[in-house]
Amino acid sequence: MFVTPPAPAPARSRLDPDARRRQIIDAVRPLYLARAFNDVSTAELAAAAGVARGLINHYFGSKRDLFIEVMRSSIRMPESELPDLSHLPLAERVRLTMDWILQAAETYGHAWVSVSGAANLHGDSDLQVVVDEADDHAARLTLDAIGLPDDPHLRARLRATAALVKSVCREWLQRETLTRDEALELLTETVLLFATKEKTS
Amino acid sequence: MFVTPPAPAPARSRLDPDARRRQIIDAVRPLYLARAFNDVSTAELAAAAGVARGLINHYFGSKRDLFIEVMRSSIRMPESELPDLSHLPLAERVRLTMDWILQAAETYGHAWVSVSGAANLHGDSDLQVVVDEADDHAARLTLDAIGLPDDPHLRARLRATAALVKSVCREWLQRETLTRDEALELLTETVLLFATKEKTS
DNA sequence: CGCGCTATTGACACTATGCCAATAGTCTCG
DNA sequence: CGAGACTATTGGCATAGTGTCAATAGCGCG
Repeated sequence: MFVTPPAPAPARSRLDPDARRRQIIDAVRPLYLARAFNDVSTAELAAAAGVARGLINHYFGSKRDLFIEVMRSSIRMPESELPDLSHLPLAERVRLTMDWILQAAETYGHAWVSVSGAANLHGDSDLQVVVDEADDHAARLTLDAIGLPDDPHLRARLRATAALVKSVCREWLQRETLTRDEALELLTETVLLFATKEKTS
Repeated sequence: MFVTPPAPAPARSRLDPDARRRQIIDAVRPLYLARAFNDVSTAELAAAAGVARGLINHYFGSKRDLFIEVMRSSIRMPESELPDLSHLPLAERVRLTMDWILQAAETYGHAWVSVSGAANLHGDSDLQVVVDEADDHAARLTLDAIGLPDDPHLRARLRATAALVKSVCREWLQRETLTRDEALELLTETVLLFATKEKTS
């Protein structure tokens, strides 16, 4: 009953500020992925990180700012490790890229896919900025994988499809109302449509 | 200085519970459309509705429950007043329906469009349920307007496009990275794609 | 080995939320 | 027409949570 507390962090040590920031974010992440923002108290967060409550405010300003930081580092789509597709026809490149995304959603779990636009959900949330960042990042990655130039307009179009990708993944993985093949098919067609920039009709 | 208080509601009167509920929701809505959930205190909400703070908890249980209720009644896509399109070809029906949605987004403002899937944004939010409801409702409305049967599978596909619609509207209205024509074109094509249920390739 | 720098802490003040018993409208019935 | 009852509404209480700040203590350097 009085065994040594099995804390992974030995005790409270003095860390380099950067390291501490990262450590807190990492320690806190699972809490926020599992429960809602308001349902987790600063006390819990601090406990999970093994630090005093005050330290969280010291490093992040407010509880919300920490939350934002956690999200930022959680929802970023992982860098592509796609093989070179440049020799394939466009349609095939898109299909393989979409397939890769579905794969990632399936294995890595819910990370990027599970957080879609909270838009002006309530006020112009600072969180919206983070989600937008992530979508923009995903759009850039996609364009790169497909092998299309990265001009602002095309990026805007691809960014719009990010929401669709997440939405389709939710129907597929969570609600199970779509099959994987169907999801792949739909996304491929749509992204192809959005990526093909027609010059005035 | 001691003129009669210009309150629209004369003073504190005893209202029918249902009426009171509605009145509070309506009085509070603008606050939540303008600012974030955490940035509005119960005190403010009560003040805006002209009631005692306690009454909010009495009727809605918690501040969050009121918030949910406000959202539910705000993001529901208005019932269609579309003329009969049944004599037109499918593609044309879809186009006109999308046009009507864009119209609504432009004039009625941000209501439905501005609130997209907060997904598992933080935990499986109760708010997610409401957003899903709204998307499902929109999907049903769309299917009806287009004149397609309302089977579960088709509805799932249409529901997925709801996220895209919002996303595209954001790019068009807020970021102004897409033109209205472009948005219309893209959405029409995509919804057409999703609505056309191919039987195995 | 002692000193200083600064990461870290713990306590304090304040706000906000939810609860509950007391209050006061409104309606009904004698 | 007045008294009583029912219940919508209030105001104050208890509690929890957040952010601030001066005090503390780890760690490197001379």
